[in-house]
Amino acid sequence: MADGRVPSAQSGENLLFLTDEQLRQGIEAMFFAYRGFTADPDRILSDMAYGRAHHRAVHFINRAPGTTVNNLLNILGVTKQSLNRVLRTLIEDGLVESKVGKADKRERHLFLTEEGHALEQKLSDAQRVRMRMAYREAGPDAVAGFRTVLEAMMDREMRNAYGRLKDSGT
Amino acid sequence: MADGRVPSAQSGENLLFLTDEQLRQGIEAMFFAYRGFTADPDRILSDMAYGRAHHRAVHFINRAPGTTVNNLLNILGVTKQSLNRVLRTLIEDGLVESKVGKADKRERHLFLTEEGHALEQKLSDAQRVRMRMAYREAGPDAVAGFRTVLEAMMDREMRNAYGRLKDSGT
DNA sequence: AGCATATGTCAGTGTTGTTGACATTCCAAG
DNA sequence: CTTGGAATGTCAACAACACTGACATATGCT
Repeated sequence: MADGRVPSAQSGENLLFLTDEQLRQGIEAMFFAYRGFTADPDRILSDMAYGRAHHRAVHFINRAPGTTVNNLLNILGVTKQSLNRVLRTLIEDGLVESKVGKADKRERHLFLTEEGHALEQKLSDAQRVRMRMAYREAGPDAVAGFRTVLEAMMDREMRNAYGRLKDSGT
Repeated sequence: MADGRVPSAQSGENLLFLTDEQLRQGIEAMFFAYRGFTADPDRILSDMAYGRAHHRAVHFINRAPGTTVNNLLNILGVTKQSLNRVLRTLIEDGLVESKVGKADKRERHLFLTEEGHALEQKLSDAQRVRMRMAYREAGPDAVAGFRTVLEAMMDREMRNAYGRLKDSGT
């Protein structure tokens, strides 16, 4: 257990003998890959006064236009105060529009402005370029496996949120 | 381009027609999965006075005992000031030991103490549990694909660093 | 001796997370 | 209808952790 080696780890057909070492490699792969994954948008954002949090907000508002603050909160998994700071600057800068709800006036429905869409496009273009290259390099089967493992790695609530978004986009 | 739909996306054999929508789903999967990936250690760390940065340092020192500060700097991709803050607290708290290099006395070689190992074990255990479940749920083929895509997503330097670590562990 | 390298430190700043307090709005029980 | 609780969103203050820039120290190399 200390070393992570398993005496005789034959690669069974459906049984998975997973050594600590194999899992550790997966952990490190996640770490390094996520760094690459965020590197391109981060570069773009650092030139502006924005950060990764702004990116996330813009992404999901674009993805689900008219979503409420509370909704966004649940998806992003941060406190409303944290999100609010980000949202405020985005609204002040004219990238996001906040409309008071018609049915429930407590709610604010969020939309991207023209300018907001432009930023979203710019950021996600950068991210998609890398994603596309990785997908092409790895091939379709690998991509399917990639997605399967990622889904299995999510918390349950997030798996649900992800599923809803996925379906809405089709 | 605006909508991300591709006119006739037949699934060719080796050609990959990737719609923006497919890529976007991959992006979101990465986001949600990474949150799950870090959730368990984060919970443990927040009870102590440590954060994710400490986890990373402890992980890689455990992985490559005797590594130098500079080495760690390159792997973690942060500034020395940032790393130093973390390292200082870890050394003060007796989790990490810093030994002056024998060949080159400018270098400091980093090791985990008994106590440091204990924390590393605790953190990576939590992370491996989730990883193991995800791997089991997804199956061996999916895991292989997962790793392939992640590697393709890394920056080149990181791919090299990852490769070296991977080999050293076998 | 003189320059480069490796490390550590101090000071300042920015993003992003947190908690606490509070205003507004809705809804349902009395 | 009023009142109190729940839901929603905002403001303020603080902590973690990244960054830059400047500088000190010790060492290695030519």
